[in-house]
Amino acid sequence: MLEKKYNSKESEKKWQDFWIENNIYKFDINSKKIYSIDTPPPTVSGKIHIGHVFSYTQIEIIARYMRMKGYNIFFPFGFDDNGLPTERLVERKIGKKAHQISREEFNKNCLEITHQYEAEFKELFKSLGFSADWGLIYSTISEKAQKASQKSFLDLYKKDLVYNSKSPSLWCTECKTSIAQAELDTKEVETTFNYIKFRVPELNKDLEIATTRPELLPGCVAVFVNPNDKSKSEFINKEIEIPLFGFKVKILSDDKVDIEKGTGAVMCCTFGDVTDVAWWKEYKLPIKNIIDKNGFISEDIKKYGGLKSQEARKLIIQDLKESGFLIKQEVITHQVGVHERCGTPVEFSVSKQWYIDILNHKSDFIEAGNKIEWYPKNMKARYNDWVENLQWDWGISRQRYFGVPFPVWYCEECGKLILADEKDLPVNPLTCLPKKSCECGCEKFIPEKDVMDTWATSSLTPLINLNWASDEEPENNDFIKKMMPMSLRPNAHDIIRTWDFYTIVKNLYHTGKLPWENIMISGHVMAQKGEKISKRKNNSNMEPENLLKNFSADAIRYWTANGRLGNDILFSEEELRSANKFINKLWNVSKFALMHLEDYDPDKKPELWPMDKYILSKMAKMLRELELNLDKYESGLGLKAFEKFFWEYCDNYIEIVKHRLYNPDIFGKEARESGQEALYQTILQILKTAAIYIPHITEEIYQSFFIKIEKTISIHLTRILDYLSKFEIDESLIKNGDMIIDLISETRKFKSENNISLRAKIKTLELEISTELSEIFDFEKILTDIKNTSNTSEIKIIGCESGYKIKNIVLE
RNA sequence: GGACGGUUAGCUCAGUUGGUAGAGCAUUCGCUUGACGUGCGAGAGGUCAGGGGUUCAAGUCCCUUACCGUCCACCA
Repeated sequence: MLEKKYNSKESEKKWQDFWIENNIYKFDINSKKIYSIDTPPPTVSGKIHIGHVFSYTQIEIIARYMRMKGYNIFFPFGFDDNGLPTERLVERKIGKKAHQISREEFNKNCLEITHQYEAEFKELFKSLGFSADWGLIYSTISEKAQKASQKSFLDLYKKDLVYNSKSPSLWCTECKTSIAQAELDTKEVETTFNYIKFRVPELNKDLEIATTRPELLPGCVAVFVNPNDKSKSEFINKEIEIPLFGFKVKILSDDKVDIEKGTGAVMCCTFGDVTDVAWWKEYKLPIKNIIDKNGFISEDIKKYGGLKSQEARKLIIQDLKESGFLIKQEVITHQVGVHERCGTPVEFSVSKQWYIDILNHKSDFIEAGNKIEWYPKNMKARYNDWVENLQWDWGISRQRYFGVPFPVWYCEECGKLILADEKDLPVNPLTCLPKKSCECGCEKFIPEKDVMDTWATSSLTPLINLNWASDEEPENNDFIKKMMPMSLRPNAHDIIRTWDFYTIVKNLYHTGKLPWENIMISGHVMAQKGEKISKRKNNSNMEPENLLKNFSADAIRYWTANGRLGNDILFSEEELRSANKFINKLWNVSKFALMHLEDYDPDKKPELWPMDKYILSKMAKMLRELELNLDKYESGLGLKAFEKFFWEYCDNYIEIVKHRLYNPDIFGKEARESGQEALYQTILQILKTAAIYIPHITEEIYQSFFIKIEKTISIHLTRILDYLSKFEIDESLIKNGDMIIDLISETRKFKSENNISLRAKIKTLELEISTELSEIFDFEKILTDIKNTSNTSEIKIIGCESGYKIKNIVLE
């Protein structure tokens, strides 16, 4: 028997512990059917928010579904705990910037703080009923991940797919590191477009140039006009004088110049933007580094050196104005590339960086994308879009501290690059030396100080988790042979261009294989329409910890399961309440069922009454629909089908079977046994189905009764679709049953319209029913059910041509 | 500027291959029915963004316009 009220707080904790103690979600490599999930490791950069709960629960529901379909699930959980986001968290926490303390001290802080956060993350996901195998937990700063990252680097080096080069790279002056194209965000900023007069002495004329960045004037290395711009053709190849600074550069022509934009003449500085970089390369222009790595104008620029670039801009504009060079200013808003981690506009900096060659293999990546099944389909377009528009190789070195080191030294004498030995990995070149001296005989080495970007590691999650970097040769590594490609990569749409893309790159380069067969892309949770969840705004009612105080994990999960794959949804507390309603209803209907199943005998196979057969068949139909949707990872659509069935079941079927369950003395023992059989099968199946969405309450009910008969230790190890081999979908049975339900509904409608109680007795119910219908199946039993559900004393049947109709209702 | 979504009831959203518009919430009326008042029953509420086309038939397919969103490009 179940308690009158369900106590979620007590129950949820109890079953979470039970699952762990009994290894319910343990992965077994020897299973015949394995379903593997490449779980996204949340970035350890702050608190878990509702968006994580949303997308991770969608993943988790799929894991449960696949498990109950009979797969053993490889479902590791991980943390992305190295790299810039983590460093920024730690800097906030300790109140110091990384460069202000020693590297050792800073890294120690990082490890401590990330461990605290990870423990919290793990607790939170556990308390949401996550069915990950917690024995498979991984972290991107772990030794195993470091080893994989370094092995990846060595392998790429061997394959000539990674190189270092001293060239302009995207640079963040706030984080003081280079960054990759994928880490750019755009921000709209208001600025002035400054029209400046440049002197061309040879022609004794002025050329006007418009720029938003006059502080780059001292870095000007050329001026460009469009070759087709007739008004400016006389300027081509002439020398032009830079205002305020007096030095001269050449005027060149290039069709990248937009005649319509500004004045149609552009100054090229090293470096203001991507075009500058392209021109610098193409025309072999010199480099004048104006902005240093901290965002200051370099010291050797007279007057402006040492100023922050913004201050220099102001001062230069003022000076231009005073010297008569500034013709006019326009206020414009434009999009500026900023670093996604800190919002600082990016600069370009010439420095030595490591790159992975991706531009030469774009078509391989597109082809790989085509071989993976994308859910929803249209998300593949984002991937293709990104790959096709790549402009830079993948920069992986960062001038930071807490990350995986490059396993590399340079010979102090000849500068030769020395790689670590694979068997020594992971190594930290800062604290150890190469095992042999350099070919030139020198024994002194300069370690590579840079660390790898976190994506260089997280792009290896399949390889990390499949033990690619173990000492075994890949050919002998059964694990990787059996598990690659993994079944599923799940993540939200914002990291298609990073995590998904980079993982495909790495996997192809290292193994020649696809990392996974399927990819499911979930959406985001929005605070309001069009408003992302943001830490700055007060969204504390949405913080998972607070939600868990006010709602059960099951309710939160139930809400999360709604929504279509790939679509953003709005946070809504009302819908959480409606989840509670469902859970409450499930408890109550189970309570009712268990009350009537105390003497249920599973071995007795009673002759089933028509409406009992009907509900069993209807259930099968719903299950097929559920399967169809969940196989496409559409947990929300699956839930919808289930929900519809469930409420109809409670409101109609239970009302029909009730009288037979309560009154075997009137309707016979067989009538009750038939009802019990249907009740047992349907409630059990309802629980199994609901179990993938709301695992706690379903386990509670299962354990309190069904386990005695079913024997399986946990409902989560039972099979969800076995039902379909026992009960068929009989369309005509369903159609006729639906008609009977309609008919009973009409008697309710009659009572409701007459404002009388539903229990009110009907003296006579006159029904027109076609002979065709009345002969279909066991009609006497149907009449008994109709009569007792509508509380009718007598039914009069009148034959008719087709269908059915209520002719008359006579109340007592 | 490009790509991809979206526009359906007051609100949030479903609508599979074209065949009489659906759910939840909110609202109105009624019902203390032996699981449940966190309940039950009934009702009201929609030119499916606008326009055009294909078709016997279009929310659904095609074209087009407008607006919203996301990602990307545009930083002179």
